[in-house]
Amino acid sequence: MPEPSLDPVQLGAYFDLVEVTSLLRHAVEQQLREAGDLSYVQFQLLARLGDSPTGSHRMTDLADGVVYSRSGLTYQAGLLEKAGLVVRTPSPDDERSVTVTITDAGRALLAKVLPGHIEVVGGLLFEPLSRADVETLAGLLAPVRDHMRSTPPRSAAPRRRKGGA
Amino acid sequence: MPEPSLDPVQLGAYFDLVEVTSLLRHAVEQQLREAGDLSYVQFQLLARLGDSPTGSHRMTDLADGVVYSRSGLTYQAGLLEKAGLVVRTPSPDDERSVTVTITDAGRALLAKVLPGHIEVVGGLLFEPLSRADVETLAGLLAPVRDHMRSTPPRSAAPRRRKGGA
DNA sequence: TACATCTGCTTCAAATTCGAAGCAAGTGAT
DNA sequence: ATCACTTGCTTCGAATTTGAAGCAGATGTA
Repeated sequence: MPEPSLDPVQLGAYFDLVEVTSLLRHAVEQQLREAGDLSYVQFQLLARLGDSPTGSHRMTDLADGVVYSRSGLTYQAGLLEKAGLVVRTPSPDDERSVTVTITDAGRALLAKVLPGHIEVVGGLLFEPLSRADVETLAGLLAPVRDHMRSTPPRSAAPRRRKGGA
Repeated sequence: MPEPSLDPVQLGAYFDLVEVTSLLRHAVEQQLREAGDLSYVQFQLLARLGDSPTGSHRMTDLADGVVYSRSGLTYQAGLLEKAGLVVRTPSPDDERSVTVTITDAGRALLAKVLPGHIEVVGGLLFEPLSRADVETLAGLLAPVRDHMRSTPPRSAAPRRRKGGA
């Protein structure tokens, strides 16, 4: 078994990826704070809800979508609810499940914050990229995303079903 | 002035970027925790120090490099020092400045953790990418990184030099 | 039906994070 | 030399985040 390693190009790509998203996130966070007093996580949650055809999602789906701990989501959902941006209701199908729904106020805030958000992302991330570049980038990231989503969270022993080999 | 906006391709690239790094970070965090009881931030700090020719950096440079608040860095540097992985010494040139240096123990831990780290990154991020893909990706990210680094932190009024227009 | 197990969410305590305030050392102008 | 301002780091309190533990509703099997 050879030592795992990354060649310089991979390493560079990896570092740049981390750095770029850190910087981007920082800038976005700032803008969201100023424009609507929202944290990035809160914005992501609202955006997801706003994108949904029904305007709502289950807690778990939200947590998974945003890559967030469940308890953290409970906390944030509480904040958003207190601020009147979302509502939590028991799910009809499943008594355990909680459905989170964005309110009109939530949509309004989202609309208020979005232009600035888009401006920051456009100016920071897409400024130095041509149209073709962006398409290339998107074409590269999509498979990676799918791969990551399909790969079991822990590389630790993807245990075989029941009566394994 | 037209409403700022992102076309669907840009939006997709942006979302994928955020999602990919979130998932990657999650996986890496897990590995680092198990392999060496290190947080991602701590690993980044050690890695930066290990990369330096002198094995050391000033606090501020570390904070900027990792995109981290100063107070947060003070906290983490304290933890790392308590664990014997780094040493803090007053800087010779500037009495205010503190130089952080990685210790042998720090290097040892870094070496212990690195293979697994590389394995995770390779398996998760680079698995679905060909050699050429990675080069393309690196070629796209580098300009973005440079652009972000050179753009003033706050888009808020990049005030003109002194006797502005 | 009764039991074991799983799921979905919340509560809890502990760790981390940030920004504001504070302090000491540098820098520059008078 | 002195004053005003900047820089580099730390301390402090408040907010956020997380994993473990707990609780109640579902699900599958006998």
